[in-house]
Amino acid sequence: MVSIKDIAKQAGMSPSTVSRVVNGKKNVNSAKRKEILTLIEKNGYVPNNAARSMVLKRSFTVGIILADTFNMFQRQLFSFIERRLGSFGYNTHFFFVKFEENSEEECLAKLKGEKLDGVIMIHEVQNPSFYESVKKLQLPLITSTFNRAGFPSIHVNEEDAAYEAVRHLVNLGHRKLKMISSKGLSCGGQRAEGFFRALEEAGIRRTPEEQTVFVHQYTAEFGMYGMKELLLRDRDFSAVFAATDELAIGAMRILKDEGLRIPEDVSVVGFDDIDISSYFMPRLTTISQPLLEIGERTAQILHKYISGEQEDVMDITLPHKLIIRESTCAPPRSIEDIRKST
Amino acid sequence: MVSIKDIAKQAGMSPSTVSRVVNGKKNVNSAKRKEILTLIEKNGYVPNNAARSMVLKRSFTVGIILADTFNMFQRQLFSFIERRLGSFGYNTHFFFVKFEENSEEECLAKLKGEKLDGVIMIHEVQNPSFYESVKKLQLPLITSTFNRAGFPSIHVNEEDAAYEAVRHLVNLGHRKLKMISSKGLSCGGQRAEGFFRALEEAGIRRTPEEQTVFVHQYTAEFGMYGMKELLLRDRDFSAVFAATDELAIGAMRILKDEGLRIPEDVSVVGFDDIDISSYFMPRLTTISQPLLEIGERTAQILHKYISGEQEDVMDITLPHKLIIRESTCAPPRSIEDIRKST
DNA sequence: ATGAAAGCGCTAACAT
DNA sequence: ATGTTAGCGCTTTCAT
Repeated sequence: MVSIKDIAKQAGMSPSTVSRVVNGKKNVNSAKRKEILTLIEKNGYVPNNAARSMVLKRSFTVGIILADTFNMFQRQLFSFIERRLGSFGYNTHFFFVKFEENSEEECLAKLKGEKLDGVIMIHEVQNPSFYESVKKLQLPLITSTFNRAGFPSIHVNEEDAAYEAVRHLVNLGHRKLKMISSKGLSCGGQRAEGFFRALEEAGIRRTPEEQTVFVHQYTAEFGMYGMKELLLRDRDFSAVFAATDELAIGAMRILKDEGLRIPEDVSVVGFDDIDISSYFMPRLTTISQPLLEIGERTAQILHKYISGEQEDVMDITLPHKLIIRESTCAPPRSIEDIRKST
Repeated sequence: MVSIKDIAKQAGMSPSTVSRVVNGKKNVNSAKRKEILTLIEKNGYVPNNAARSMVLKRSFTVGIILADTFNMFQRQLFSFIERRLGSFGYNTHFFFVKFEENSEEECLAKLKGEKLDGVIMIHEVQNPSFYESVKKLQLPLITSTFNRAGFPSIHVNEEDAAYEAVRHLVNLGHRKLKMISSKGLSCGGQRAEGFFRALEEAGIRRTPEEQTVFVHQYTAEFGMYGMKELLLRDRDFSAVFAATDELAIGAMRILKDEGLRIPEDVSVVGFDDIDISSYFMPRLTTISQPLLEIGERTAQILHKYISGEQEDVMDITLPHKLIIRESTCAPPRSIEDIRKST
């Protein structure tokens, strides 16, 4: 591998001069600069990152932590983040935390091993000591699409958004609602809160044991499990709020298999507005998050922290939007309703 | 940040000894080893990767190159690869190549900047000089789910698989078939070949201008475009072969919007068997690739190359499988058919 | 079994 | 404007 010394030797100059050229410093004779540039081109020289990051004590690399089961929403998000980060000159290094016991700690160890400039968390880690450790690392850290007290973060108001989704159902006339959400992750909890708030506001009694089912992952597969469980309890509901679109997709599959029509028999609303949701049959009513903006801001603000332009913890809430499509409509009229209206 | 020197100082020993302990060398007094281990634990010491990779001239990191538009199939694949690589002790560093002009070159530069142990390509790069450059790097490189002459690779037989998918359609009685595929990427081409081979075998004339549409990306969105284009030409077809499931999903959306039923009016078959395909309505008939095995083998074989156990180029073809679900059936009977049968 | 010293490729402070 | 030097954190001879 060709090094800075090789280039210097070929040019008959010192490594410092080459270094100056590589790093675009001003004080270099322009003829020499040109010569060095040609040599670099000719030899295909690229500075060794490891060496550079050793002396600089930074790597121009930011780490992104996310679950290795990341969903399509997160997949889109991190693409946006990565792109923007690239425009600021950062490399991006992904750390996938697995479901296994010690994976979070391993991840932390890896983080430490690299001289990262900053960290973005898209995955919400379970172990609180993780956050403590990161704090000790003195590493700029920002959470995206969820928030954790004490850390900068970019996100929508999860509870309000869920509330709005469920209120849409209530406004349509639904009184018997169910929810599929997830335990453990804070956004699951916040979305559940929104669900209950909408119920309460509508004067519907809160009976979590009947109304909700909690699953372990935000995947279509778990959406299936959730819906099966719900159906096992009873069929006495006309609408379902799923905490993510993936969950909704799995739930709809089961509904369909059980011969229930969507939305005529059961309305379904999701959360996230992943790509596939507008292709699905029926197209899914859902909450859309401003993904691009979340991504951009996340990258931007981390950059500010890294370059020292931003000191205090900033927490940014971006607006969500309810997207009404085909998976929701007024509930089927019950026998009582029909009786009343005649 | 605590370094090996700090640990050495605290232990009252030399950095060499600490290094030996960290790297699990035998020749260390076991009392001292224990003491050092405690110190390491207490201080949360993690070796600096950059420093280590400088002296070792390797990084225990492998790079994975993929398009930043990677689809769900690839997403699953790289998770498997990453996992397996981890079990061999490698870190994984992702390089997303974007659609922009010079992105492939930038990617190459980044590759060079890291001291990677090896490279896995999931994305097929357009520029042939890319492969030349990588060859010059002397870096073990393996391609996964596509293949390129001269490089080791793990993949299914794309052409055979596509042939089988289309033959399924033909066996069902379809004579008027269309295809949505992609130009540029070799698997698009190979899948197209399989399509034509099945047609020819069935004695159906090959008229590419009518029968095929080529799009730029393997996404549902482009599947929509492709189907719109097809429909614009004529409605005289009873089956569509889409080169990926995403394409199929987009295509089905348009079909549905045009009032065509799947599969009663038009049969659709995809390729890849991504998760969502079995949730979709109708469930998609498709070709499944042995994703897990592809991932495992890719990681395993790269590991062999890196550790010098494998020298010559090995090319492994794994078996695919046709999964028949709900999106295909016999074609609607044409007027002539009905006439004949009476 | 252990320590001292050299060196990996680079940058920056300090000469000149 | 340019070269010399030291040193980033680590591993690995080479002594002892």
